[in-house]
Amino acid sequence: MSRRPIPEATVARLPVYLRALVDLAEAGTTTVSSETLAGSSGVNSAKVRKDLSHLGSYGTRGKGYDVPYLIHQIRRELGLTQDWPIVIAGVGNLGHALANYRGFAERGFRVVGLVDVDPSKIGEEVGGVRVRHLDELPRIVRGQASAIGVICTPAAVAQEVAERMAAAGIRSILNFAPVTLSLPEGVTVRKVDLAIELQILAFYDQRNAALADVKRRGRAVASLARA
Amino acid sequence: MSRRPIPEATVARLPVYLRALVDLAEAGTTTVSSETLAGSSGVNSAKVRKDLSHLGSYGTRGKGYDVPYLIHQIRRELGLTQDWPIVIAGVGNLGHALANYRGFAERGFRVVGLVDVDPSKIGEEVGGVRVRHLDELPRIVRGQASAIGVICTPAAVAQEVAERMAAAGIRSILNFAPVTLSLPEGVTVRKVDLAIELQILAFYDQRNAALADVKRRGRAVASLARA
DNA sequence: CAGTGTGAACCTTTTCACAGCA
DNA sequence: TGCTGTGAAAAGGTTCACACTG
Repeated sequence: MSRRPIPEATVARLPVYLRALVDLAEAGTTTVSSETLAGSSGVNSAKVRKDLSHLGSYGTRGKGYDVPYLIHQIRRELGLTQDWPIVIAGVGNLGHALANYRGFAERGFRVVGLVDVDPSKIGEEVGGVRVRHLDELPRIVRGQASAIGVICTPAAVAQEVAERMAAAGIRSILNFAPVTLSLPEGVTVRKVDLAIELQILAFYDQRNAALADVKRRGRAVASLARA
Repeated sequence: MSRRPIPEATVARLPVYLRALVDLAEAGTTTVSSETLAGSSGVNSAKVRKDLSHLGSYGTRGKGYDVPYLIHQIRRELGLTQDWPIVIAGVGNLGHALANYRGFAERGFRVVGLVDVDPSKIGEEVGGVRVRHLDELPRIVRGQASAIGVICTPAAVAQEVAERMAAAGIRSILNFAPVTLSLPEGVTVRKVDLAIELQILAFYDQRNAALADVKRRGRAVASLARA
């Protein structure tokens, strides 16, 4: 066991282990080895052991890890022992989808606010929450003690919305708009850009196709040589 | 300039630079320094220069980079010189949102297929594309030479859908379902788990709150000491 | 004896700092 | 003079391999 801080790379994987562990627990498994957990998390076992060692020595040599106990420890470390209220700005296609996403509720997040500026959307109810005007953000954040904001607005207004979130007391933002936000330090931003994910895939797809091509040619040359 | 392979970390950032460069170009900027590009990409300038050096020496000392030329080079490197056809499986909230997402078209991706198994969805038109049955996947992939698949199904069926995609000839998959997929090598998978992104944010939010708390106490002690 | 926990080796990525060019 | 391109140093992350234990 080593005392904090937990490496960033580990923090990013703990939720993956947690997801796998919850699935195992639901299937009735009570004990799991690093090898098995690695398999269902898409990493290797050394990484699992090193990652978990940052939380403490929660495994049993010769046996593995106790599933419910490990779930509890990871939840505690991630701060998921109670629900986090979140606010979503921008109720377009994506905001709509997220507001309706059942996975959030199941995994520790509750949508407590939905804001937009389009008068035709305000008042509408999405996923059990009424859409309110962006101007009401401070009131919503204060009332619900919401710390996390999600931006699903068009790129052009994302920076302004982010600033208003920060001013309203939001300390952490998940940004789906395709722009880089700049915010005063003290506000943490993570970004998810769906087109960028596809672009990265496209790069490797293209490269693998080129590699496969070289191999094919290699084989062709080899069989010519044999002939 | 160094000859290939381009580091993974760099590949993941090139699309971010590209996005910033396109914005700059639209604003009429023709030349940009690593410092400025770094600012609008949320990284530091040394990283920008090192990253771009992997593509070749496309900058001018004392001046910076030519925006349109750099856009062209990055697009070429990423394989974005023509559109990529993509297929989306699962037309629920998220699949719906993605099928309608205009950002894909603007950034090199065209949704050519939409599949589901729910009879009430099949035949429906979403974002200009008719939803077809999952069984038609091989035909769609072949007909459109689609290489990239996007999974927006419930977690429970994602593995099966992924296997059918692979069998149909899809070589790259973007997975939004909250499970780890295991696929034969030769198929590349990237995952986006929306709840995990929030969990990571929650961790840092919690930690920063604890830190701020320590600071506050520190100040309180200091002011007591002064008194 | 199966499987954890962990130093040590290795590899990747970031940052520094500056020579060299337009 | 201003800014790129890049070696070299530092930091961070992964993998190895094995002592140790339940």
